[in-house]
Amino acid sequence: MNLDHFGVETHMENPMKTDVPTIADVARRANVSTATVSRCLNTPGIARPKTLEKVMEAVGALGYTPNFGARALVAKRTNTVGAVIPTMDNAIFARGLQAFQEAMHERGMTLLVATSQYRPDLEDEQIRTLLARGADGLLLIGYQRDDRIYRELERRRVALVITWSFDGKSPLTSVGFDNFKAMKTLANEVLSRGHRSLGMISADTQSNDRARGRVAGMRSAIRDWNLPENSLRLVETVYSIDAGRYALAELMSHEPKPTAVMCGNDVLAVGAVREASRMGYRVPEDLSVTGFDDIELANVTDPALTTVHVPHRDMGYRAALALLESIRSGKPAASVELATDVRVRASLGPAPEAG
Amino acid sequence: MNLDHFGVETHMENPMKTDVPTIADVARRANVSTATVSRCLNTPGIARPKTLEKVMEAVGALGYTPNFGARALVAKRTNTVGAVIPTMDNAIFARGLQAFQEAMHERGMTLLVATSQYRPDLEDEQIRTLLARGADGLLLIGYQRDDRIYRELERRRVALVITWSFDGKSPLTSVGFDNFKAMKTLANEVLSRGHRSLGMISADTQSNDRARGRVAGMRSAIRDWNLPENSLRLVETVYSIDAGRYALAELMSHEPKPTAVMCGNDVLAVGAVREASRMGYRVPEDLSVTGFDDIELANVTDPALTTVHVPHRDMGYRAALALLESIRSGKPAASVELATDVRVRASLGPAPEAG
DNA sequence: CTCATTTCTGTAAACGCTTACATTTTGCAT
DNA sequence: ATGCAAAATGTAAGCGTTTACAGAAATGAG
Repeated sequence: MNLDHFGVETHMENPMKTDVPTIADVARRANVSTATVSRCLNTPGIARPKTLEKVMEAVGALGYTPNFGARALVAKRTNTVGAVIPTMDNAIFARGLQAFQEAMHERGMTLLVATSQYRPDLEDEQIRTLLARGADGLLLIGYQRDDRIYRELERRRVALVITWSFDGKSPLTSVGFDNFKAMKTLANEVLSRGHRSLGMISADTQSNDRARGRVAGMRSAIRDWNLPENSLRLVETVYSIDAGRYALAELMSHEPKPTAVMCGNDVLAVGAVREASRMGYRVPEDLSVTGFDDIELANVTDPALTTVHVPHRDMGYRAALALLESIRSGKPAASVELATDVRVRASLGPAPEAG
Repeated sequence: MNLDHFGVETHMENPMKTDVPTIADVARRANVSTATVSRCLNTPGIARPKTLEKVMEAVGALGYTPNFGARALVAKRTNTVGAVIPTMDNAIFARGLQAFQEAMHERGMTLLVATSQYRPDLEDEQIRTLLARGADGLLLIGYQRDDRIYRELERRRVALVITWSFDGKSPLTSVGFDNFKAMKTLANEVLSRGHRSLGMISADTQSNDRARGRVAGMRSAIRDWNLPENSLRLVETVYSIDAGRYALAELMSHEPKPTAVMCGNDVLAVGAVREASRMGYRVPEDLSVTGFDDIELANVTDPALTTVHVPHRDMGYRAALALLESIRSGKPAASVELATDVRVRASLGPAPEAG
């Protein structure tokens, strides 16, 4: 029977409707306008208790959650921050990111994660992706990247914090440490033990400014000790245990053999120590090895690694605070230089007697 | 001079305008409609070459990127997936997530990350956050969580994949392994070496179904060998090296002392081994210790850890594929059970002679 | 060259929310 | 009771896309 010509209202809510409710559904059920619902949800203490109650009942009953896209569209904010790190495979980044995420979550922000595998082109792409996803702010590792990226960030008014590196002269917000200084301090520790023929296993210095800083710190220490340039032999490779092994083998295959090998990070150092043992060198009696980062691994290997302790959790946490501050204020936040310190452990010993 | 009453058009594009361009700006510059711009960008091969060129020129010149919120609003998709893992501090999750992220990125999806610190209430909250953030799909660890969450996921039509656990009977999509079976296999390996008094250091079994599965596997093996229930002493704790140390000390403080201690993961095992050494027990001569996961740590410690190898990267990668498939089809994808295998290394030896 | 197709392009209506502005209600002093 | 300011709520206009649908241009056959 068609009731239309009786003027009977045949419209009704479809009870089978499985779609998620909108603010209009809530408003209808609570007998208020959508504006009121929005206000109840966003501006505490603006609605009358009775109204608030009605609205909340409806929200609860319907299981309403604001639509993210709509909200982002009008608010021009997503409450989302992005982080582009080289890789989560390295514990140091994973831990820093963990702390960063915790801090962000405590403050109502959600984290987008992308990894660059240490490749500048990929980093570029990942940054653009996160921007396109509407990140309000970005955490990036190190300073080195195309200028166009910095310009784009500025144009879009996206907040930025740099970590794992600190440059007092840069206007960019950074929460990090001085790679040059850190490695130089460690190098001095090594040189003070009589080592005069050194090897270094580093990540690619061309694309990685942290690695570059560390190598520079090393060279600076060598100059300070008035040693010739060629007392340091440098091998560049990727960050992995196996890469550390090969690099060590390479270093030991040339004369004069180094008496100490300093590695760009702990992962390489672990590989170096193991290969040294395999080749019959005792660590540290025949050969000293050092790392960088002080991840768990450093303390667990035998011998324990002498390394530079980096406060990765603290760095992640404070980077989050700085980024939030920058998002809030719309301006760069104050930079923070974190201290690192050398942890001398069994893998570093005095230089063996010559001959 | 006011030109208005001359009818002179004084309107002009403000070259100082720092705001990001919209699709309307692109359309204006290319002399086409916004619809055409949208089509050029989204439907390849639909526009005439000449039109496409004009549009692309404008896009390039203006540096246009589609607004994420607007797009999500109308498309009802965000091309974003969420992952809620216990913590990135544990290398196994970090690595699985890394592989997951790589696979997602290759397919144009971006990753939201949240961590639950092994706390069900926090996991709950994090899941809701990611849903509110518009994730198209979710990666979760293990099956155990409030039923309301599963219902909510269904209602919102959010795809789901469970990892780190596999239950052939569950209708949920899972890419994981059988914790029960894996631990049982390892336990058999231990028991076959003559150990009859066992200790186990596990994560909290009440909130963690993977831990529960592993303990159950252990008990099942013990039953199969016709040993009494009390040949196993269980200590539950959190996952950390120090927790492993304390737990081991606890286990060794009761008679009969275990001759083998099996740990819920490698991190605990590392702690256990170190504490055992500190207490003067030789591993494996006096005490055998096993881990679970086979992270890098397991191979680097001395003695190397006997453990269960879990293909974490493969798991992450294939979980990504399954999740994408589920998002694409709107239905659960096929589950995948991954094989684990026992890696016998130096930390496991025969039971010491009695007395 | 014309007309019927086919192929492109434009118009305008959603999408679900927030918020300026208009309107109603409330509370309070008279 | 009455009037008025203050507080609460409603109305409706965007926000920047995508996409039916309609309309224009290009193509090809006769």
